[in-house]
Amino acid sequence: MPELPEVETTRAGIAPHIEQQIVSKVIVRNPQLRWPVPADLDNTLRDQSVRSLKRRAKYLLFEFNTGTLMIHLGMSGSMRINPIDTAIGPYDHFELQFSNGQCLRLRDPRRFGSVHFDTGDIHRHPLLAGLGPEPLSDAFNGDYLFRRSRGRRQSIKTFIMDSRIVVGVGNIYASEALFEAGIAPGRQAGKTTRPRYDRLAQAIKHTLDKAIAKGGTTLRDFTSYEGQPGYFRHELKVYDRADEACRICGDIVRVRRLGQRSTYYCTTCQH
DNA sequence: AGTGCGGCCTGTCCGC
DNA sequence: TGCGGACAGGCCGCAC
Repeated sequence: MPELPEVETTRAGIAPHIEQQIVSKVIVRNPQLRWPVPADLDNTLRDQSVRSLKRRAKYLLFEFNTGTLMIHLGMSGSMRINPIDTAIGPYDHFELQFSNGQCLRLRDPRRFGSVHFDTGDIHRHPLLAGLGPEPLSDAFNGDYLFRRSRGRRQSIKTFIMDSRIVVGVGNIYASEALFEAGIAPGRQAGKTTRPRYDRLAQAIKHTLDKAIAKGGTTLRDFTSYEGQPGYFRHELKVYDRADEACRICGDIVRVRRLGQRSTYYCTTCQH
C-alpha cells in the first residue's frame, strides 16, 4: 500500500495527536509481523513521552528519550488515532495507548509491516544504514541519478525503485514519474542521458509533492489516520489504467511486467 | 557488484 | 456456488 506520500500523510496526520503525549500502555496483539515485534515494549515505553514523529524512507520514527520506535507499514498497513475503548479489528496488531485516553493503532492485514525499537543512532540501524537519499532532498537530483546509473543494465524503472538508489519511489509513483518525464520504463538505466535524468528527478519530486498534497493514493484500503482515503488516485495518469486512453495523447495505456511488478506507460508519450 | 527472483501474508477478483 | 490461480501500494535475503 503505502509509498512515501502515504507514509508522509500518515506522519503529518498523527504527529499533532501524539507528540508530547505520554504512553500509558503498549499492546502487542500479534507480534508476528515481518519481523517479530520486540517483547518488552510496554516496559520500555510506558510513562515516556513522544518527543517527535519523523520519517526516513517509508519508516515512521517515533522518538523517545530512551530510543526510537520504528514502524514500517509494509503493503497493507495503516495507522489510526482512536479513543482507547474503540472496538478492536482483527488486523489491529499493535497499539500505543496514551494518558489522554487516545491510542494509536497499527492495522495490517498482510503483516508485511514491522515494529522495531533501537536505543542507538537510528540512522545506523541495519535497515536504514544503506538507504539512498530522500527524493525530496537537494541531494537527490539528475546529476546524482546519472552518476549512480552508469554501468547498470537494469531498466530505469527497477533502478529508481531500488531503495539503495533513492527511497520512497514505489510502484505507483515510479510509473507516474516516468510518464511525466516522458521516459519509457524499460529503457536501460546505464544508457539513459543526463538531460533525461534531470527531467526524471524533477518528475519524481513533482509527482511525490502533488501526491502528498492530495493525501496520498488510495487504490483499495489506504486511509489516513482519521479514516479518509487519499485523493491522488484521481490524478493518476497511467497507473492502474491499462487499456484506457492516455490523458495526454489519447493512445491506449499499456501494461507490462518489469521486475515482477506491473508497469503502466504510454508508448506515444514515453520513449 | 549488480541483478533477478522467491517468499513473507491475507484479501479480492476472475475464469472455469 | 466453489475453487484455483493471479494479483495487490514493499522489500529482505539469497542465489547466480
